[in-house]
Amino acid sequence: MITEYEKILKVLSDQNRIRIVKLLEKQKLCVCELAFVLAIKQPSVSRHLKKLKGVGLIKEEQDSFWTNYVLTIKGHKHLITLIRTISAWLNDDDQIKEDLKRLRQADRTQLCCS
Amino acid sequence: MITEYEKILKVLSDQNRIRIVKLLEKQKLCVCELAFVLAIKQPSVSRHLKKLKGVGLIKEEQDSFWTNYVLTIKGHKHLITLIRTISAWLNDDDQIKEDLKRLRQADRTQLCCS
DNA sequence: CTACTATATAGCCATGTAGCTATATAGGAA
DNA sequence: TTCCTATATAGCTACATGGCTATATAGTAG
Repeated sequence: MITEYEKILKVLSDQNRIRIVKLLEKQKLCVCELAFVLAIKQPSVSRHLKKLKGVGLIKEEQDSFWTNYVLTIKGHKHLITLIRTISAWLNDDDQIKEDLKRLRQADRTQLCCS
Repeated sequence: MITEYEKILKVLSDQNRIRIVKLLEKQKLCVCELAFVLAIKQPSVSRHLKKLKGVGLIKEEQDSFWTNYVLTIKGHKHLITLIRTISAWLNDDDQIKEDLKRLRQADRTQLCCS
């Protein structure tokens, strides 16, 4: 129990991963879109997504060419409360707000093939 | 804001540190008592305490020979909610329960001077 | 099938951290 | 002052992690 707690908190204690969570809260996204918004390379995004998936926070959905990542808050009640708290905490954060703005410019048909 | 968030979560995403928090929730404790319960060396405890203090979760109180560490949940409301959630999450954890049991055997006048 | 493209993985490097031992510091007792 | 003891710090080692580039994989289109 405390081991699972530790694992989950380690996953959540990274700026880029929590930015991903906040973006996926808005809508499902593919790897390239996330890489564009976060301004990091695609393999780095893939690794972050793998960790988020490892603790059951997201899942993937194939959409022809793209793999969409989707939030799945399906853990026990403490985990759900935790995520809600964190989400509310960061709602007013400048970086997060900028990410959401930048997300509107993201067009997967343009971004990918890098 | 997201930077502070990251810093706090990194501090909280360590088993031994969260065990310390749960112990201090019960009562104020000195370094030796914590070292005894956690079964790690005193300098390691000191460093954990420094990190917890660095994010404002605990403070120290001099008590003649000993330095007591005390919980000070004095952050903003999201942080307080976070700590409460984590605390509730781990209430039923075996390790935590064992720590509290072991705490009852801790006598600072016997433990220190190691 | 082949060609193409989105994503995953491998491997490298730099950095951070948790444990430890040894030692320094600080504050109480005499 | 000197002695003593609780705690802090320095410095070490081993390990984890996050970024990157290069390459492998998988799934779609033709």
